[in-house]
Amino acid sequence: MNEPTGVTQKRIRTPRKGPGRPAAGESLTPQEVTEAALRLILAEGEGALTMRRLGEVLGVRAMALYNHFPNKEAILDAVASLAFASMPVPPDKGHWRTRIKGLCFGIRGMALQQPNVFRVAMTRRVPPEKALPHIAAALSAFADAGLPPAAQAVAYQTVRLYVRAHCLWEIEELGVHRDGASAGFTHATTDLSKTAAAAKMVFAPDPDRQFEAGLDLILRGLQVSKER
Amino acid sequence: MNEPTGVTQKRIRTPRKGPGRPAAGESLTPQEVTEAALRLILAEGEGALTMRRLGEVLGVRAMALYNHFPNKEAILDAVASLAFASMPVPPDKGHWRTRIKGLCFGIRGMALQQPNVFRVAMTRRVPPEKALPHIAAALSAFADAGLPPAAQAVAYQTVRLYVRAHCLWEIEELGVHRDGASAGFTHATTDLSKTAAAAKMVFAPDPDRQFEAGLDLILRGLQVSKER
DNA sequence: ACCTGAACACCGTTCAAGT
DNA sequence: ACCTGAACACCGTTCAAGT
Repeated sequence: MNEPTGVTQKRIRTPRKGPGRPAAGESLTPQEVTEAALRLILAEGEGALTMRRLGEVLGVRAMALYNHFPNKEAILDAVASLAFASMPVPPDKGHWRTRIKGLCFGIRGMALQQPNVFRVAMTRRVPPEKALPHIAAALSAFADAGLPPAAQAVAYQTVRLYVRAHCLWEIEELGVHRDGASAGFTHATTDLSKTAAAAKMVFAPDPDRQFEAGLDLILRGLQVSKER
Repeated sequence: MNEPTGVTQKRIRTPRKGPGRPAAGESLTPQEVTEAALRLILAEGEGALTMRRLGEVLGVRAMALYNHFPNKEAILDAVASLAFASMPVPPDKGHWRTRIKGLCFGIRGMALQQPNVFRVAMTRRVPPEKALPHIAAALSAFADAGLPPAAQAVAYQTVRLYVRAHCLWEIEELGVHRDGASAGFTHATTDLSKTAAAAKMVFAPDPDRQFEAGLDLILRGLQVSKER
């Protein structure tokens, strides 16, 4: 799992002395650094991102990176912002419910496709305006659902927190509950008499089913407020 | 923030040669190691837990710890399990709704009181049977609410994921939105015409209010299923 | 302005040695 | 069985030096 992969090709920094940009175009840019860091994380996870390794990918010594970022933290923040910007935002068309669900499923799609990048994006503190397209889309849908402003804000936060937690849980726990799942359950000394069937499902969860069912549960609560 | 605190007193390992336990009682136990690690994290955060530092607290060299744990990961897992065990589980009395809310507020209370420990407990993968008391209490309440088993399981997972995400968000973001909050909002080029009031709340959230309102939103959805 | 080499102060962990 | 000392292979980062 730690073997070198194709992503690590040490692109020797070409002097590219063409008459492009005077001399500033020749050196590293923050964008290049950020994108290289994202590719590294995408392929091998956050643990693979070290200053020396990132420098190697860019054909430069580790210390050169400090000309463009104050420290490693700042690079990770930039990666998180970049990842955030790449999250899909479905169009503002259709029923509010399908718009919200489309938004959530799009985010989960990215989580499942790029778990390492998603983890970084969700784990780090990103300037709130980076999420503005998502916020606007969600609030607009909740407004169309007939919710007053305060309820819109609560609905957004609740759905956002749920989606984030579900996705992190799913990509972290993936493939863990293979068979050891029922062990804790059968040994249970706690009283589960009334709830044995439900407990079995809790110990062997179906992420696909849970994601949508949990989302529907939350949205159902909104429907109630709306109808009042 | 990294200054030495009172917790770090280097307790010189007393030979305690009394007629207590034969000779096994003289050496370190996994419990001692785990508890010392928890105290260190409680006071100074996960970043302060290094093998050398932990050894110092226990009056021993770092390498001695490897006689009781295979590696640092295992120590952190033990801390997470210990923290999990210390989470409050309210009695199975009263209306299902107040029981669920009591459970959730108890967890949030620990998150706010011991954020560093809570973060470790929530971040690491803990054997599911460690949460069994909480699972049993929650499922029992949802059963009393009249939910069928599948809905009990979904309700549990949804509430669990929401509470976890809210608490991690709250302890991470605490004190961040002091004034820079409205900046991203006022600069917004995205269309927020219909949702300006809600957006303002999103950018300056009230954690207390959000926690309970989000929880109520989810539980309201349950009420609907029940009444069907 | 941008990059390099050497060095510093750390890590977790291995290993051989002590009792 | 349990602990120690020295060492290894890493980290992020500082600093003086090169161009």
